[in-house]
Amino acid sequence: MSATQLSVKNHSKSSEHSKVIRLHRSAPQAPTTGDRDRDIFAIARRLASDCRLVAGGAELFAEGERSDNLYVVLDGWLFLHRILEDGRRQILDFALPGGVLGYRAHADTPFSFTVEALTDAKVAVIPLSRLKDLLLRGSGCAVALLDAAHESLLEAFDNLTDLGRRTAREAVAHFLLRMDRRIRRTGVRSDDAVMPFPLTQEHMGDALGLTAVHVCRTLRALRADGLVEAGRGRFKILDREALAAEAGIFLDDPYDTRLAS
Amino acid sequence: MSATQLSVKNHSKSSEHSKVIRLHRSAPQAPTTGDRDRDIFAIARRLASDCRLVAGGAELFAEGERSDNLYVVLDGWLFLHRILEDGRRQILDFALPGGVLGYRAHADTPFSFTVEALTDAKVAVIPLSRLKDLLLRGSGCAVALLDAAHESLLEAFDNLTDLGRRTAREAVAHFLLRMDRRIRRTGVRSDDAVMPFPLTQEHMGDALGLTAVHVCRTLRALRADGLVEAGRGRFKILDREALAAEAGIFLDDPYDTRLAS
DNA sequence: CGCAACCTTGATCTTAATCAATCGTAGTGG
DNA sequence: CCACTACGATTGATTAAGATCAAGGTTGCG
Repeated sequence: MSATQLSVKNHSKSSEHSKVIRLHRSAPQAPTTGDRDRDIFAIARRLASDCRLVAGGAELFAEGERSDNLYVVLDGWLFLHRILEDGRRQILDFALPGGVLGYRAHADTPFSFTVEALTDAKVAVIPLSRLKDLLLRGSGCAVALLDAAHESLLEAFDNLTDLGRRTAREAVAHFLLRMDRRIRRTGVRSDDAVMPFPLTQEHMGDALGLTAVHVCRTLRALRADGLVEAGRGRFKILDREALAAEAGIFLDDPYDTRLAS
Repeated sequence: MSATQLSVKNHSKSSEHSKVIRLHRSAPQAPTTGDRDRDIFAIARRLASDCRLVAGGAELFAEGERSDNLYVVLDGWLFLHRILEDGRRQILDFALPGGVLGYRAHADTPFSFTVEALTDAKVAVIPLSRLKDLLLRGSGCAVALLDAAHESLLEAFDNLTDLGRRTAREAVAHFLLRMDRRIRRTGVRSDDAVMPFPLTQEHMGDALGLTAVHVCRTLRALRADGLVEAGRGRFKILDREALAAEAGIFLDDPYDTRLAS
């Protein structure tokens, strides 16, 4: 009996349809410029066998599954998570366009986490075998993937610090700063307006090791203090300096410059 | 003023001496067999400019520092951590022989965490520039590094789950299983005897987001239930099955086979 | 022998979880 | 167009897991 079947909360609400379409040459557009080989979108375009559309709420792949593929997010938001037997869920990371998902040393190693789409999403499907060929032959591709992997690792380290050693208020503040930065980095700009933010408070809670109820109270407090605007799938940081101070970091600290911009 | 200077607890107790010695050809021995290119020790041997000895308690590098190097652990234990302004410490991961530390996309990006040696340790020093050359030319090296990066990521994900969604008892049980597996994997075997385990309860607490006091109580309980023997730099799992059950995983679950071995 | 780390244990306090409604809003179908 | 439904956000009351504070107790080493 699988862990998922035993789960108490059912986190996969919506219909599980996800389409696979053959790629016509040039299907995924390159959202940003790049040094050809070093650009993850260029690599995806070159190596992809398919392009897959995943409806919001549907799974790209699930813990325990095996597959010969790895994926590059072209569009949309997804999240990585694990669900314990009794239904507790830990969100491990969020994936935005440019994110690389599902790398494994061997194709027969099962995935150790589930990836679910937060919004309708589009991902390039890359056969591991094809990738390994390219890596052995050598190209900037190795560097791009290594960079992506380490970016994920740093994100995980930030998350670890939030979970282990920050209070709910500090963690939520830090989380919002991180998400804000990632959104702006992907170039999904919406200027100085509030930005699309498809997470529910339950998603935030499951990412930060809190309950949705407590996230709600924490956000209310941050809102009351005039630090953020939040609600209904959008949020806006009103006072970045002050929010960073709440998170316990200093934006101008030469030692922690990562969230500065 | 750096974060480290403001820290309340000083975690770097011992003398900070760390020696750099020129490598004579063949200095680091290869602890395990490998497919030349794919073996991280072989790569370290080939690319290392130096071999550095770090005394237990000394730092290999610190958050905020810049360096052109990345490191491969040849011998000993180290740990990655961050310290918040008020002294709270989060341990991000432990590094055993074969571990890769300090990769960054650009040599001018400062380290975002500190690495301190837990025991006297020996690390190969690899210039990032030399590595990038090799990656562009292509070799199994890329695959080995990518695999190492993803292993770290999975370790971080496990840690994340412990911190966010497991109780102290579950987290400690899971942590011990993971460390046990990693120790056995590195081949630092000591047969069926108790194995060397240089972590203090404070290290465990800082890795799991708990206080040392609570780790102590939790270990006492696990000991009382006959699941582990622990103390004084050693520990032994007495009942792997039962400990896994405490951790909320099933060793024979096809979906979670990672700790079975 | 005598620190200095670590580990233990007890008492008390806090943060966040849990339990339990209520409300608002966006769909949905009649 | 409007009741109906469902999911998400809110708010309050209570509980519990783990933190904090405060002593001792061990072990090992100079």
